[in-house]
Amino acid sequence: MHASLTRHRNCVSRRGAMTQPITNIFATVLERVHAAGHTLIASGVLPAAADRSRVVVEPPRDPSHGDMATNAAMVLAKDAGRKPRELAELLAGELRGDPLVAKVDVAGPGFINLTLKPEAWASALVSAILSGPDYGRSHIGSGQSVNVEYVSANPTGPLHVGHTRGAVFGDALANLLAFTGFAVTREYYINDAGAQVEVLARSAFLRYREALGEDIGPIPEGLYPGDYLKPVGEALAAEFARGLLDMPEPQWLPIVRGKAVAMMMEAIRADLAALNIKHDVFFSERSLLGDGTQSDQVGQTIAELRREGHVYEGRLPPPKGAPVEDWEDREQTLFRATEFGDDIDRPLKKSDGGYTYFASDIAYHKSKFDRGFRDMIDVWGADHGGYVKRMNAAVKAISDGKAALDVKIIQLVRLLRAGEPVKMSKRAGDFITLRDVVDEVGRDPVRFMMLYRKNDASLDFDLAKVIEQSRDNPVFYVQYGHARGHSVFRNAREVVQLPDDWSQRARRLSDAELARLDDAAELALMRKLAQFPRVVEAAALSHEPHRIAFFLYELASDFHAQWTRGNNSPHLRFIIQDDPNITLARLALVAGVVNVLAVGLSLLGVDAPLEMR
RNA sequence: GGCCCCGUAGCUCAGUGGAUUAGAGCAGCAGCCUUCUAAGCUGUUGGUCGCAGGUUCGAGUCCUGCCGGGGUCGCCA
Repeated sequence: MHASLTRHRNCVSRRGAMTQPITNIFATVLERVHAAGHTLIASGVLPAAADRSRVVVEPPRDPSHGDMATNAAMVLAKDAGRKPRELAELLAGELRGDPLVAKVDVAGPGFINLTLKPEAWASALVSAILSGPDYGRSHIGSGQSVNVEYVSANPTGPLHVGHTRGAVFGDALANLLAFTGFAVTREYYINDAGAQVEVLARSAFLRYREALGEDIGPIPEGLYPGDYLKPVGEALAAEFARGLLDMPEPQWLPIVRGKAVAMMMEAIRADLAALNIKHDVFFSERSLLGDGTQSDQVGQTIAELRREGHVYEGRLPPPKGAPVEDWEDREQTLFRATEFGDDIDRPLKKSDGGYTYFASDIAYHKSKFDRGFRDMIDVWGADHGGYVKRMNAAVKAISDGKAALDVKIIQLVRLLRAGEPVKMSKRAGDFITLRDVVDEVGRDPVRFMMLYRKNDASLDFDLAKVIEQSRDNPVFYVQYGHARGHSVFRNAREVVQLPDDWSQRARRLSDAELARLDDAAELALMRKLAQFPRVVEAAALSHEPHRIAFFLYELASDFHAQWTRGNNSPHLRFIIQDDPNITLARLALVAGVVNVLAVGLSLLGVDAPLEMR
């Protein structure tokens, strides 16, 4: 729906904001608070060196405290050498003259509670309409590069339902960061080295023999039994005929492995595409190991760390508690992770001489660093939680403390159907795939519900509930809010003529008499819309996309409630037959709601339907 | 046993990075409503924020210890 919208420039950097719509009213008021602080600096009340970084403006929990509250006086009291309430009165005096502000109160330990003039909220609403798809966009990322690595599932089979949550989370987080001014790279680390892909190759080789007509019988223990490897066998048979059969394993294995990994990655990309997920970079672990012409980056990284004293040959104490059967005390190559906050030093080489997965992963993160990323986010499954400390330690070591890594651990998804757990046989090869779930309930419920919980809390996903058309189902509830807004526009045609083009319609509505939006619930909706930009920023900076999902649910709830009030009290309806002016004003409010829902849903990667029939 | 995550209303969960009197949905209770698209609405009951200390003018939020649940624990990834 926004394809026809013209880009509306963010006006934050311009002077004279009163004539421009206010894009982020909280940021605007924070500026006013800072300005008041400057005035007090000029008059000698505050020292110029006062630390103002902790000053915040936020909506108070209790609406009776006004529209916004700032902690400025409490934070600055120490530097000023005055009591918080005394300083608050001085700041309040400055703020009382502000054209945006209707009322200033000092309360509690020194809060400054602000009530804004209706025009301020009207201005925020105009911005929410006119900015279109850019409403809430910010430059807080300052173009800084950030690498978001997610999914990174082993290329040994299709993605299963356990991968889905991390995939959606990473994608939505990347959307958010891009929207807030970061230069985002979406990356997938392919674990195409190591024992797992050798097992894959042997499994595929069996399917190759099968494709050539051989009866292979049951798949032996330890190999991948899934049918999804049959096409790999067939492709190998088509390409090489019987040519691989006479080769010794060391010769055919790399060939089969290459083919199998390539085909698995193709399948994984297709699965991700079903969720509208696209990575910018697929990074091969094998490419780090030095295949013929390439250099051994893992070895180089270890050597470099050794020169810096972070790697040594030594022994580890055996694990405490749970006994390890075949524990063998031996000298090995160790990364001094304890120097960077880990609990124990970590092995870099296996007893067979190969690198551990961790060693490759260090080199991989070194590659990210060398490619210019100072900001890295890894999205991992819950079973990798024990790995976080060592990776953080490694990133500190390879970047000399100059890079920041945030590992997001995604907790388990419990798959239910009408409240009953979906049974997944432990038998290998029998699991519910990402594709199964998307095919059954559709992309939007999957994406939305995977984000409707904090990443570090486990999540119940009910296949029956997520396609229900009821208030119990947040996906439907939010999407229907958007559809209902458009429905109001369609029904308004009898009363007011509006252009079909969204951009022209937005301009028309932004000229409405917004002062007529004086119902308490209407004002509350306007304030809610005004919060969206700060919610977006907070979600991006804290790497918590679920905040958007919750916000949209609240907004939809407020909107539906207002619609229902109109049902019961005709004078509160959005469309008033004999009063085009108030209809226009209320349609402006609807447009704000519709736009925020559309922008928010697009950040989550969920469609915003125009109607739901 | 070590480490990580979680513990907030009967249930499922938020809680804006320490702030004014802790919130929502569902369930319960009391009224009302039957549609500008199919979500009913309003009011209300219900909480020692797992427990105990500590830091702070101020803690659900930070620190320590304990209890309970889950995950994980060289040479899998």
